Amino acid sequence: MRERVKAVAQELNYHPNVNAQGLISRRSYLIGLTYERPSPSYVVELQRGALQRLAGERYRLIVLPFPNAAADPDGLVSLLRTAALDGVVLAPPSSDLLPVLDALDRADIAYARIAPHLDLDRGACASMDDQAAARSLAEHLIGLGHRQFAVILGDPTHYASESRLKGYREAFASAGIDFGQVRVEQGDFTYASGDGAMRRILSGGRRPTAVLAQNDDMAVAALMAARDHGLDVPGDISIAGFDDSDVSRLTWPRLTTVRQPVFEMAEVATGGLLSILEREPHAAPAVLAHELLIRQSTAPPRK
Amino acid sequence: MRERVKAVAQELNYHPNVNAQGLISRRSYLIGLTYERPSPSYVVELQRGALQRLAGERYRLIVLPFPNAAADPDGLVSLLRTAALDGVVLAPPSSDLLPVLDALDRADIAYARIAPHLDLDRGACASMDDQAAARSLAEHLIGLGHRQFAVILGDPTHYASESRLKGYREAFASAGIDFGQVRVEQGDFTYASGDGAMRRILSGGRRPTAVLAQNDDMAVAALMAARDHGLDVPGDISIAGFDDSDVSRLTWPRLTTVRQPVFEMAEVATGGLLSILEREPHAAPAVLAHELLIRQSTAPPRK
DNA sequence: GTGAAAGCGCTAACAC
DNA sequence: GTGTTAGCGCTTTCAC
Repeated sequence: MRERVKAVAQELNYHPNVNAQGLISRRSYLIGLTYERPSPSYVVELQRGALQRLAGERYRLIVLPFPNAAADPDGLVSLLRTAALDGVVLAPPSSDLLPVLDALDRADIAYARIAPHLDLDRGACASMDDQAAARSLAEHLIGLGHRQFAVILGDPTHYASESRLKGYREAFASAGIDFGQVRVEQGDFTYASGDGAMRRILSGGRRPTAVLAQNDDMAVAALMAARDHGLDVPGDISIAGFDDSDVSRLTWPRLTTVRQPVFEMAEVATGGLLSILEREPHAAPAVLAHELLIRQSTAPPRK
Repeated sequence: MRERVKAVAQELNYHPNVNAQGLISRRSYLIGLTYERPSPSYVVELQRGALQRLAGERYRLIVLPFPNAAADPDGLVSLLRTAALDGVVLAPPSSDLLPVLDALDRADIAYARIAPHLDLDRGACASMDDQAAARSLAEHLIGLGHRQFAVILGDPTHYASESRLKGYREAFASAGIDFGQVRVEQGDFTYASGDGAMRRILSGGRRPTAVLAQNDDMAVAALMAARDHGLDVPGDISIAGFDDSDVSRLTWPRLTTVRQPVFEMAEVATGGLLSILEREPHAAPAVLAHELLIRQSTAPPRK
């Protein structure tokens, strides 16, 4: 009997009405993904990871870019609420916005957090060790013989910026390099900000032999700015990035960087979210492996 | 009275249940976006355009990457059906898959098509003139004095590959260049395929002075392969791409290319889809403007 | 095993 | 204006 009904349903091209199902189950089977990162490859990796985990599940993915969540947490929350989501995957920096998490708790929307730094017991978490990754990058440059450094910082609303800076400082301290001598310029993870920061670095004061940019977009900007300034990379100046974004492989020289496990973090975080939604016990915060990628943009300083 | 109810609703943080609303209106207020393009910047532009148009509307965007729609149109359709969409925006090459359009018609799912080449009266359409854009690129190189060409083709399941090739051929014909002498290599729009194609071009036969790659990813690959081969770009060989993707601005030299109005096409197509859904009369197929971007990867051939 | 009925949260149509 | 009611398509429960 079941079989016959199914057969006829198939024939009539019947599909159950999701709204009616949702009305009873009090579920929308909709999962959101919020991000504000400008970098396309980061965004796409995030989506790929989430979709990978969602493949074969009933849940569908809604993309919710939101420009400046730190400045307008309420705006984000109301976006999330009106979207009628069962759960949401929060990418940095929203993953560390406590007002957002509070509102989500109140609205009974489950959440997973990518690369959070605060309150790791809230929601499903997947992250990497930014500090250790940054340290290994700085140690690599120190190992090559560099002593004059410049640092281009990322968006200060991302805790990752702080963690990465800590990592650099640890490496500097171990090598006896005075952080007071390190040229530090503020950026915000965009290409334009990296370009501006590098131009400031090159326009005044003693020129560093190595630049640590907190992401690849800014590192590539620094690379282009150095070249426009007539410098050879890595001959005159070494430049390292962070992310292993697509562009880091497409520049010349190819960028030394750290591979962030963005895809994996998104996949694991989404899996954790599903566990919460299905009321299964979910795992402790996952820390996923990064990878130091030494390519051609870093070399020993010229004597 | 209305005011008082609204005030209390606000206070109680009331949000209407989307499922219940959808049950009556027979709408899910969900719009899908399908694509299979590997290039992150293309995908993100597509999403940005669609989201831009959807901002302030009730509709939400579901992303539906589907790897090989040409080989499995039924798979795509069943994905679309189970997602309970009101409508879908089809990016190439799905926008030209007639079996998919037929199935969508049958399932009563509205659709908009980005850069279609077939049956332009079906669905809402937004496109650009690939052929004219390709022709202007080839004319630019011919104008610089090039006569020995190589072409790296894109994915043959995309009609755009064909249109762009037609544009090149028109320019060649006008300049009296025998197409039989043009080296043509097959690619599929990926970086890896561009790399392979360029290595084949450089490994045998007479070396061309200019290479026309059908997208930027392949052009960048060609650039890198040329450099690995010890060639100076544009001194020894000129290379042009297609797309104005992010990477085209980040390479050295920066790529000569054509800006595809991807964002605008997505925005306009999504607008057309909304018109169909709201049963408003919708506009004729829109052809949006492209732009020739002459940068540093093309120069006159060496004497 | 099969069938009938209630109700999920909302909207639209109607009566007052 | 204000209140009542039917019903959207499904699942779950309970009766047979």
